Amino acid sequence: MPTADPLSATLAALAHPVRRAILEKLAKGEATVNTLAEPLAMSLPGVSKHLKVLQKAGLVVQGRDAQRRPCRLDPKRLEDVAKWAERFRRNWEESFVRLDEYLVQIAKKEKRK
Amino acid sequence: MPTADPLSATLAALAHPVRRAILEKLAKGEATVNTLAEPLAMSLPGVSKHLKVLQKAGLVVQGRDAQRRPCRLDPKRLEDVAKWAERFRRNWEESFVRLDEYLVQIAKKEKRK
DNA sequence: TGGTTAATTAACCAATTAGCGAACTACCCA
DNA sequence: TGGGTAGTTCGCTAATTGGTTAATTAACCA
Repeated sequence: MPTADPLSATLAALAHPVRRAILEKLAKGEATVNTLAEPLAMSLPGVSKHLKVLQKAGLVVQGRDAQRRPCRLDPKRLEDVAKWAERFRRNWEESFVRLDEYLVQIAKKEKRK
Repeated sequence: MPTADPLSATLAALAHPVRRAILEKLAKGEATVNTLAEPLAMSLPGVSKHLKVLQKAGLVVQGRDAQRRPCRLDPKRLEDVAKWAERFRRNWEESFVRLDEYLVQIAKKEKRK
């Protein structure tokens, strides 16, 4: 994470299957760190680290309940990703429209000859 | 990229501002490596490396035209990302619906008392 | 053939990531 | 007070990333 801009941090956080698995589980509701770690074939400190990455990216917030640190999802950054992808797709399609128009023009010119 | 599953590779590739800048430029049409490098405040080999990452992720394909290697976008993997995000959002919203229903039930029970 | 252009590969470096076990902190309970 | 539970932090590794410059490949042109 060179510049640590939020979108890059979010995408980097999403680019790991374990972290996506954590998010998918959290999509079904709050969970403690142990609960999240259970199905994950990984040490607890490992999960803790992944959670920290997710928190820094703003994808997860962690509360307090005695010894427990219940985690839950924060959807804002995910929406940012969706928005970026959507904007991107739109730009890309626009450029295809332009290419289309261009090709149609060329075809017309050729026809006139 | 530990497991190198396609979605992880795609997200990792997107998680760098320079690579996203390259993609945005390619969304406007084909471009050579030099053209892509020009506005980027980076050495040519650096850009070449980023392009390799994008190719391995399947986001970019590179052709041949004499010495030039014209790059263009391949949208399939981006669609995969959009699909994942969409599915995720849907799951997440569903779980909120369930929570809602649950809370409504609780409220009804309380009322009956 | 020799020079120029376009791009990649090689070799290197500093920083980061992902994982581990061991140690530590914080809280509850008896 | 002491023991158990829930998590985090602390070194420590090995591998990867992101960048550089120098060298190399590949194609065109005169």
